[in-house]
Amino acid sequence: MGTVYELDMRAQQAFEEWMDLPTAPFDLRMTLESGQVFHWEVEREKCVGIVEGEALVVRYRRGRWQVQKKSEGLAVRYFSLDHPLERIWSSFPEDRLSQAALKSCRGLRIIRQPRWECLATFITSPLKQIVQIRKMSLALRKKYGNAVRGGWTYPSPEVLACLREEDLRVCGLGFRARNLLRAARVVAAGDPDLEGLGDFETDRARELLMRIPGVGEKVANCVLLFAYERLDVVPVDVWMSKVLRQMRRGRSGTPAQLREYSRRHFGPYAGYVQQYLFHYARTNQLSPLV
DNA sequence: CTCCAGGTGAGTC
DNA sequence: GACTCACATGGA
Repeated sequence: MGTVYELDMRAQQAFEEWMDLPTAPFDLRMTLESGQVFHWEVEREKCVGIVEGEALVVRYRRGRWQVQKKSEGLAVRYFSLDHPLERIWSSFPEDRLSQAALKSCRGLRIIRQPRWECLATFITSPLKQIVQIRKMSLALRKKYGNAVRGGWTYPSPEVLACLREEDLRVCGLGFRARNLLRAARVVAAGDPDLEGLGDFETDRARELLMRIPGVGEKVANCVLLFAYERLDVVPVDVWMSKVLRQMRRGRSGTPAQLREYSRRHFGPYAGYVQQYLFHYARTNQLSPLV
């Protein structure tokens, strides 16, 4: 009782060695609040997320983001600190809107998310605001995930597959409960195998993803971009529709036309261009532009 | 009160 | 392909 050898985990953490994350530029808060991931607790000087079953704590000290030494490799990979941001930026199109988005979002990175939790949360996303998606994710994790120090894991497809639709509805999912449940069941059955999907060409992977209940073109594209590192993929939601209409001088278009337009204009890192435009449009309400 | 939110799926032409 | 409609819930 109370000897130095019986320190609790919190005290032990204080003795851990912390290191600066190596790669700048990196804007952690913007990255976590840009609508690509919904499971993080974001504060001014500390962010906590559950990654690979335990808490990844990132703290701000002396102008740098730091993680515990043991988590460095994980953090570098999870936050995509190896993405060549300077090269990505230089590939952005020259139009006024793309350049404005670039100027206002420097440091935003597209992270590497686990396949299932990315897929599952975007299945819950239709007709919901980002703040609501976060709340549904939190409710699902609290109720059906594993409690770990610092939070809750995202419930596995196997766990969700055993529940009833009503069990998901109480987490605020509404009509999305049916889709998430059915998706959990097909994924738990291994059809498709989410890990194996990473070996397919993007078009084939999208085709297979879209067979999952609740996954249309937009959700599939989000999953390809955020969980399969397909950085050329462009999800088009209501915000991107507004952006594209403006870029096309007021012409709205069919999904096929918007696909073709972004393929032609956004370059090899089209998904990055999209994410910067999305976040810029959302945080600026597109107000000086509409 | 009305309007809208990181859409999808079914039905129709 | 393109268009229309219903779909739950909560915040502005």
